Amino acid sequence: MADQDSAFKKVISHAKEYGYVVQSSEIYDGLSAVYDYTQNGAALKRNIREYWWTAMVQLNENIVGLDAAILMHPTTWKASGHVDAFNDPLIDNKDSKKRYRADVLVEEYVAKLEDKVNKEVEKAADRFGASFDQDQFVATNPRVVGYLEKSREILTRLGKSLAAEDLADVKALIEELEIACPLSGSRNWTEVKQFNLMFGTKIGASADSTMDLYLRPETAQGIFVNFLNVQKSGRLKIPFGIAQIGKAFRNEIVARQFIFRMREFEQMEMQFFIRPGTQKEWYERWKHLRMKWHLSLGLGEENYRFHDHDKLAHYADAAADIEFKFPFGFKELEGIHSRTDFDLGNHEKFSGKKLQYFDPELNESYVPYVVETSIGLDRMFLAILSNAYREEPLENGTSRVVLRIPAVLAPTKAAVLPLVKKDGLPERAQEIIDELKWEFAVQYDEKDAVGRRYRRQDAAGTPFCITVDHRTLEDDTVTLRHRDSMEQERIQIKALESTIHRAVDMKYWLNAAM
RNA sequence: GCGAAAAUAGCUCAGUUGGUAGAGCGCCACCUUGCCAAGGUGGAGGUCGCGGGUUCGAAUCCCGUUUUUCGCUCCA
Repeated sequence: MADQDSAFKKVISHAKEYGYVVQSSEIYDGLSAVYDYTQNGAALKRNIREYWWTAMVQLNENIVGLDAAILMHPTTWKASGHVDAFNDPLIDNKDSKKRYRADVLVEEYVAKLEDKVNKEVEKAADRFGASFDQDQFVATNPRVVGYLEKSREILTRLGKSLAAEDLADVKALIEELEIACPLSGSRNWTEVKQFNLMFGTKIGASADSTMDLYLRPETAQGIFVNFLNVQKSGRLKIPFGIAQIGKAFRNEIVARQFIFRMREFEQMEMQFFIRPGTQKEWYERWKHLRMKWHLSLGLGEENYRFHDHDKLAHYADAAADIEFKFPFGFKELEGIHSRTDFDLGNHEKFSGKKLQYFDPELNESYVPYVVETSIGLDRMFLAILSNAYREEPLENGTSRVVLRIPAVLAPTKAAVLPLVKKDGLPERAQEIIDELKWEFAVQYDEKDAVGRRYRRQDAAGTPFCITVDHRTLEDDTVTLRHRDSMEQERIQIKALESTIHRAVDMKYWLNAAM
């Protein structure tokens, strides 16, 4: 475990030192669980995005793209269930360190009062036998009347406090009722806090015309509300998919583990619309296809596994995660969910608009079912980065740090290095760069001994180094040095483009996923 | 959010009972070497996370705060 921690820490500091990821607003002490991608990170992220988009949209005739706004009409989040499910008044017990929903604690207390009523009723029923009139007993017995009245009072007050968001009164109520932690019996409570996992904001410039909005907590709803716009304008026939890449925001209570769980993050989602009843088969198919996509990058089959959900979210009838072996263990990387007609159905209800598809084969209209694939771009980034980081012992007794990022995703594809910075070698190197830069992200470096420059490129994850020496000036050949094997070969300058292309072209990588 | 630990140069870390802030690597310039890092010379870079307090004097002791890590918790 300690090894895991230190390995993870090395990845994090390497990410900072080599221009991949830094904490947001670092000069102001940082902002918790928000990170910025610096030059190499921005490039890697962009390459991952493209790898996904190509696999989804470009290579599938029946999947199209979408770019919906982050801000959406607030009713969207009522329909999606987020307003209810993401909004809880929580309270912590300081002694047992357990967290409870404050309203549930009070409701449980009321339930106990009702138990007492039932017990009184049972006792009385035993005592009076056949002549017992339960309604009359409940209405007249002083003890029972007292319990019931108290229950009503408590629930009324709780309801009012919650509606007015008067959390101090909820706390006061818990204290007055002397509610104790069910585990420890302690009554040492923190303040009640409203945990709204959605970020709120406002639209409208003047105070009296504002409208409360949320930053979207998932990108999927932008797809659902546009379902008919896209289907009709694209003349799409079921089954078809809509794919989207975009930012989402969650005000996580605990956001940890570097970029694994962030407050602002990026999702790559595809919602696949299907005929009701076929969800099982499509769900299995997409599980299979998504796993193939992951495996195409060659991070190692042993680092992936499926995790099927037993406890399902409010919208799903089947759900599985693709988990990846991060430095801190197997964790969710991507979710595949059979969402049924929950989302479209609810949007129909809340908007009053029909969100149905006329199926010419069946000659009938229906609300399509949906199978979703949803992957966290930042998690994918972390999977690649942490998997790529290696400290390798070498034959000569030294060691090197290398980022074995799949070449197709590497931020820089090749570095061009003049063996010495004189005799016209830098100029020749620059000519090669001017040629290659139209095709690939390339870099120039002339500082320090060439061996050291190789190591520097290894640590940054660059798959190729091209070295220009005196012989280059005579016969137009260069040394091509490979990051992973450290092997070198002498090749013609005019062969560079095709050789590198063969190694970094998505076609060769993605073919394995199709 | 609770509990514990931590924060000193770009990175990894020293820093004695409280007495002028250090190393290695990295970075920059020049020289040298030239196909797998760590030659020479010179240089830049830190009000020791931030704010208070105690003290003649605080990186060091105390309080608060921010951020990070771990555990609990939560997770669509």
